[in-house]
Amino acid sequence: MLPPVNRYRPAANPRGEDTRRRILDTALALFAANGFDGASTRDIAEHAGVNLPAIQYYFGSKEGLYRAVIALIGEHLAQTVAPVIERARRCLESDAPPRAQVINHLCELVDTIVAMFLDDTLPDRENRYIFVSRVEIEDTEALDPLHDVWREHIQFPAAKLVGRLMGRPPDDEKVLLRTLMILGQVKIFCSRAVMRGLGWQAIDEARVRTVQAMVNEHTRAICRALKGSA
Amino acid sequence: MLPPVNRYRPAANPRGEDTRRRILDTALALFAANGFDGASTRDIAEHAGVNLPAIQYYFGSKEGLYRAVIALIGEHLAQTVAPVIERARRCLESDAPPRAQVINHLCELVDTIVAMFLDDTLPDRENRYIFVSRVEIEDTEALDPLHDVWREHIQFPAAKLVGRLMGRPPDDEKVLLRTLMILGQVKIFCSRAVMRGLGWQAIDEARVRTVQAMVNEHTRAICRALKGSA
DNA sequence: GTCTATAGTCGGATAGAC
DNA sequence: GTCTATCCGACTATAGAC
Repeated sequence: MLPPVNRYRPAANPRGEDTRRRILDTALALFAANGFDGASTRDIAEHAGVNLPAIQYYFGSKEGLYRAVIALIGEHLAQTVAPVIERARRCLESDAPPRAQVINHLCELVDTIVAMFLDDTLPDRENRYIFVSRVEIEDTEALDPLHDVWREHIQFPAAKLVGRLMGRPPDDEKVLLRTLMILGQVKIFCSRAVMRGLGWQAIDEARVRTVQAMVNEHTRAICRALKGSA
Repeated sequence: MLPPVNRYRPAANPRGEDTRRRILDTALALFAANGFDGASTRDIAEHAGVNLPAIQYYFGSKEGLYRAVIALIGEHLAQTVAPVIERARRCLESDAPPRAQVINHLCELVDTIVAMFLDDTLPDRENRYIFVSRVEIEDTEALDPLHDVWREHIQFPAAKLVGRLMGRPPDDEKVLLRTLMILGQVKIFCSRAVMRGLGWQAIDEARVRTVQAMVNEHTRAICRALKGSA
């Protein structure tokens, strides 16, 4: 078993910190492109311009490096949605918030995820979010932290909003299902295949807005239907 | 480069056919569980109760075996939706089909996909559909046939229905986007992670119906909203 | 058609000099 | 901290007996 990522951190001096960073960035790209097995430490070292043993030195092992990459992505994801879920939380705390406001918060959350997945100006955007898809497939325990972030910082806050609209607790099965389906519409945008299917090479601001508008429309349509059926 | 899968087929006699089948079934399970790199030919041979060189003998190479597995899944997928898309096609051919009928066909298609992904009585259900998720991630050319089946037999027929509802051609960007989002709600059910998130170990008929009812509700809600906005 | 034995390759990790 | 050289295990694929 490995030590937790952050404990394995030789080199506090500037020189080592730079090497460490270069390895991490390269690993993100290569793990994203080829998966854990597909990316060899030799490749990573070569592309990063460091020597092979540097990986062992800085991250203990290949798996340690992988875990470090995952932790990085998880942090970024949590940070991005933090202000949105904080606003949603405060809204739900006030008693009897108007229905329209709850729906607005759900739309805002969904919008933020779309922006996060599609904003091409963010460095490493595509590489980063490929891992969100990978969680579904590779059942390594190393990916659990990312799964946890998704559940706690996105799925659960969304379920609280949907639950309120349905008049049920957030862990109710039907609430959970509906939440997953709404998020499913959005999750497709962290996949390469979908972009290829659309013929989108690059994504400009106009396209992000188009997607956001459409996701909003769907989400509102679903929420409207919720009123009757519960 | 390898010969196409179906050309590599020694043994028409009963004994060989059985061996071939056992390898194929085992490979499906192990590739599904561990991916292409993660499943070794040694493992497959051992679990199938055959010798290592049998894989080369029947499928030419490990990749040949992988392609054979993919072809099998693609055929099953196409067969499952065939009657539904045939009915939808005939509906669209008649001039001016009622709006409600077009929506019904879209719902039927979506229902069928849900049933296909969730029906636990089908042998190898879970193993089979894991690959549908894998297409998004692994960008091996070997997975292309499965991607093609999805696009031609599911995505495109769905887009034709959505396009009719929006009064636009099926290859219009907005039509395509909307179709992808509607299918996104459903596609989440071919992932292990989602089932784990719901705490569903087994899936009985009641659960399939619950999901179908909800997907239907969402799809109809979205289609209803389509009328105004186009 | 089925099998044993083995060739040939590659990848992760380490030893130890500087 | 960085590097060269090397070990060792695992893998795919093949040769050739039966």
